[in-house]
Amino acid sequence: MPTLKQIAKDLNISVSTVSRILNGKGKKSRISNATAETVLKYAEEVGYAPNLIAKGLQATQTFTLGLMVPNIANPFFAIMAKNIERWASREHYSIILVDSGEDVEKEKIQVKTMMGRKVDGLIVAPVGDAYQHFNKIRKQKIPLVFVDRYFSDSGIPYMTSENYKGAFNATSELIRNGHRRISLISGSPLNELVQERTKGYLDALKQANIEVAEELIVGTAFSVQNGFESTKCVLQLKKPPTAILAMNNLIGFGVLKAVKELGLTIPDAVSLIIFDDNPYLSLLNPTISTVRQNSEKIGELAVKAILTEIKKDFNITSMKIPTELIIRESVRYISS
Amino acid sequence: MPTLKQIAKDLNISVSTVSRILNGKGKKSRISNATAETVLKYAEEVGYAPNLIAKGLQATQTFTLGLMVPNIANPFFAIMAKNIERWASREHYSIILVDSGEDVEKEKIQVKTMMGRKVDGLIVAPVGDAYQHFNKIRKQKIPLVFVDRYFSDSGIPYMTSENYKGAFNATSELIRNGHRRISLISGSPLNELVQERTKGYLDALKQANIEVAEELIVGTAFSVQNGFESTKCVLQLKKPPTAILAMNNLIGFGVLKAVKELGLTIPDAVSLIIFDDNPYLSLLNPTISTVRQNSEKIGELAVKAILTEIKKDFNITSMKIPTELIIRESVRYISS
DNA sequence: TATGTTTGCGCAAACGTTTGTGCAAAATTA
DNA sequence: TAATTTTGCACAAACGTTTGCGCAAACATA
Repeated sequence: MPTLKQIAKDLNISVSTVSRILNGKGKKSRISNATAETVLKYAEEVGYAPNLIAKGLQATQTFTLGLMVPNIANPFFAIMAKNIERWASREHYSIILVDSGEDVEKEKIQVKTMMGRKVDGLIVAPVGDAYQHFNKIRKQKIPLVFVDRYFSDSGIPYMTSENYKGAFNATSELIRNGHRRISLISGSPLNELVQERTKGYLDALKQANIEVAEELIVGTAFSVQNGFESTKCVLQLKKPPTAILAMNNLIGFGVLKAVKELGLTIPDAVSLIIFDDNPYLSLLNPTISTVRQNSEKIGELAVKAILTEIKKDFNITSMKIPTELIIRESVRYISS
Repeated sequence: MPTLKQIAKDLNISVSTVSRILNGKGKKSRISNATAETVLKYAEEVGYAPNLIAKGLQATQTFTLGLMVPNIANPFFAIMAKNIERWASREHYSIILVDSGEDVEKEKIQVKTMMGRKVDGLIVAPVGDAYQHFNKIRKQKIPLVFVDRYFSDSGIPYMTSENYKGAFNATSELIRNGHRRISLISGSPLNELVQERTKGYLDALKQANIEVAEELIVGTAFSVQNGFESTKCVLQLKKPPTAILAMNNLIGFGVLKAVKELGLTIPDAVSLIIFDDNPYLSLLNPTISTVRQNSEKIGELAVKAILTEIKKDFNITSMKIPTELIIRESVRYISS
């Protein structure tokens, strides 16, 4: 409610003087201690808080960061968001959150909104297979970084996991345990992230001289439902897989649900590794082996990169953050 | 990048005309179709997007809603946030997200920031035991609603679960199964939410003529660690409880972890009901009975209430959303 | 006393919008 | 043709900041 103008009026001095004092530029502008104190005291008294909207207009800097994720209810993104907010707020930045709901159209619309809101930077886990709508952002020199999913040929920097290695190691672990029919339940193949994980899976098979069985590579979405249905399909094949690699946590949950519903047990009927860890997975019986992603770190690095680009006009360099193969009890050794 | 001013200059007409046309007020202001079309076409061409900061300053309305939660990584709040964003974005509102991290000081600071950002409304799950810092918000007539946690004597409206009933029903279910030593593992007693759930627990005991055992009411925080440690304590009592009621999902997870680490099994060694459901709980062995809260609904109602207060200057009325007791396999019948 | 320097602060523009008001030109009417 | 109405648009203020510049008063120096 109280504005600079109001304070100035009440105290019978000019707006500029009040502004300078409240911004600690009193000395520099040779404002007398007497006036400074009066203003400071009065501002405190009426509880003055600067209008950040006006400030933003004036400074063409809003201390605002956009964050767009496909699904904030997915713990992977929620944890990332938490860390992003944490590091941003330390530097007095606020987060504008958008949940694109895996919907490219909403993503496109909200990109425009973000531009309209003049965010100082944008962190996005893009959905779909197109990134053209992000070009405007870059054209306007707004710092932008992808997290988790990315398009390397877009030239837009990204922070993601070592997807290839993670999938490769997980698959290798299954192979090491004697599995040769390993099903990959995948997300939408539109994104490079998926392609990389798939490649890791394929290369591990290749290295072990295992022929690829096309019917074992299934799935089209990062969703519980996809995991559920794909698992049912694949387990009812004439020659079902002896192991499954689930490409993310939602798919993994779907797998678990399907296996339970089919009355099967892990790892006797089928072995399982899930990409992306979850606390509950170490509570299950058996506990589930996973590829743990460091989503905290991804979030932290993303903000820090954005903030340094804002301050120093540095270019962000993409990074792949190591994953960790957590071996629990969901993989059975089988002799070939 | 392109502004009204720029467009006006390029087209050699005045800013006001451009503004009116782009806001669909061309007819009303008797702007000729010719000019209107030129402007519309040109605006499209250069990809004009209004500067919402400038708009916000002018209109003293930012189409922005603040959302403060104690922990966005907690699925309860994440799901709520998802729904809040969904309903808000449909009405062209953006969400400014703050994760207070259960820290009152951060909450206080961020309340100020929200005011500075001139949010049109504020949705908060408050932490701590004080609400005085929210009074400024109300004084400035900014619509405010609490979610989940609340202070009824503050006069600030809230959307929460039927906490009393939920706890009462859960406790009664345990009693119905023959339990008389039921431990309540609680969160910080500073909030009315906790008090209500505790009251539900106590009243259920009372109704069954069971004497309250003080040593069975433990815990001081909504955290995994608290659930974990409290469970260990309580299960090592000389006369341990035969059942546990965990006051939220994080505590519940801690309980499960502790029980597992102690090498005990549910429900043989101890029965369990958790306040707040989680998909994984129906995957565990045994599956865990819960009090399901409708966090989607809470979020939805909160935004809708805020939005109608913004538009119609209606006062929000507090609501308690029903919970559902989901009976699974974690409660054993014992004969007294 | 005249000149120069420092001190203390105000003026005004600018950021991008919206909107009430006013004014000229064109069209209509008498 | 003159008076009146309608059409089409521009001017300017306002929202709350920040900041370059300038001006007056006070003080110091010569």
